[in-house]
Amino acid sequence: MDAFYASVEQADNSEYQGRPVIIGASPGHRGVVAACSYEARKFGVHSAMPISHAYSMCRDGIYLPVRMSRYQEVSRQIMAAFNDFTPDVIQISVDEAFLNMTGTEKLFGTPEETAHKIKARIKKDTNLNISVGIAHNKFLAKLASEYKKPDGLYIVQKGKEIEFIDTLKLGDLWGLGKKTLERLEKINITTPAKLRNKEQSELKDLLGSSSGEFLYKIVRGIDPGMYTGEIKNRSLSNEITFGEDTTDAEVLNLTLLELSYKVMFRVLEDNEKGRTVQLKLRYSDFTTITVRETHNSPINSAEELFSIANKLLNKKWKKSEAIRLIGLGLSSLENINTPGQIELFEDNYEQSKKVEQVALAIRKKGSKLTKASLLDRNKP
DNA sequence: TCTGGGGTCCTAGGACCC
DNA sequence: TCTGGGGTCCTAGGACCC
Repeated sequence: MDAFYASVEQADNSEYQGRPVIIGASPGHRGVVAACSYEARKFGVHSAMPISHAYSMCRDGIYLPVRMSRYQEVSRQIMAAFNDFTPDVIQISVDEAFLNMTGTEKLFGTPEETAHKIKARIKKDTNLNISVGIAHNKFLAKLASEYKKPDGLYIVQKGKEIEFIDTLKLGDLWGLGKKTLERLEKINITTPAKLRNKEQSELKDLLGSSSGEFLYKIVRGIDPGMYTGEIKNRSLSNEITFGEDTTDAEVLNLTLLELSYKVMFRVLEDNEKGRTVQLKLRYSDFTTITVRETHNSPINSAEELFSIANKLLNKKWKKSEAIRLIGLGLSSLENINTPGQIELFEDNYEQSKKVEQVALAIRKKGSKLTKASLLDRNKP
């Protein structure tokens, strides 16, 4: 999808059409741009930019919060449409998917004709533009989809892979980020062609075995194995950046309690369980640390998660250090029905677990049931 | 311009085991 | 007394992506 969040807002609100729309934090607050319309890009605004910077360049922009549930709704609509073209759809984010169109020529025509049909269908269903990339592997298709944005269509013909890659900048290659770019530049590798001159062993020595092999392959148009394995949840987390840095232990504790419930409820809703708890702290100077603790048996109540998180906080946090961000996550996730190690000791959280299950069931029916200590004290 | 939130995968070292 | 070879799991941090 092109400028997905911004395009959805423009499709939903006709008065936003043709205007610079910027989705993310609101100006004056901490945060960044999550997405912006092409009109906003003309001002120099782009995603991941601090919102304050965006505001300084684009005062008359329309600044909107992220409405993730709405974007997910539209996303489901789009994915459903894709499924009418092929059963082999791999969704890789809220606004991207790979469609394996092998063997559909008799149904839909040439690849180009098929692409036009898919674009027209999404336009009809959602009034949104999509960009399509066609190639013989996923990696090249992904690059091709970026090539002619917005409302793009590009086909990498068989035999023309290297030629195509050489029209790109090194940084356009998916998986090649800022740090790697810097390291490559130091040894005078500034283009895909120069990168192709390096032996695989040289790249492995420079960047590690995995990254070396990855770069060696992609610059030759060989798929590095994108999304070949099964896609499943490996971790789940929530985090929050405070409006102002804090040293207030009570604020940190209450936030951690809130995060514990958020994370635990999400895990339970996904029918999963996790054994590894991770606490994340970001200090005023932006240094970020994490602490993890893996248990033998899964954490299965928010109260238990909170008590572990609290212990980790006390272990790492020096009271004088102001905290900018606090985050909590669960990993080593697996299906809740996966048989685990038999509990040797009685679970201390049996009681709170039952209460939480009831609370979760009630919340699923639309209630805002929450812990008293998490109530907003400024509201009646 | 002061830097969100949610993820995945990889690396290097350590503890521990046979 | 100096010390092999193979393995698993865990931790902390880092690069990257949307």
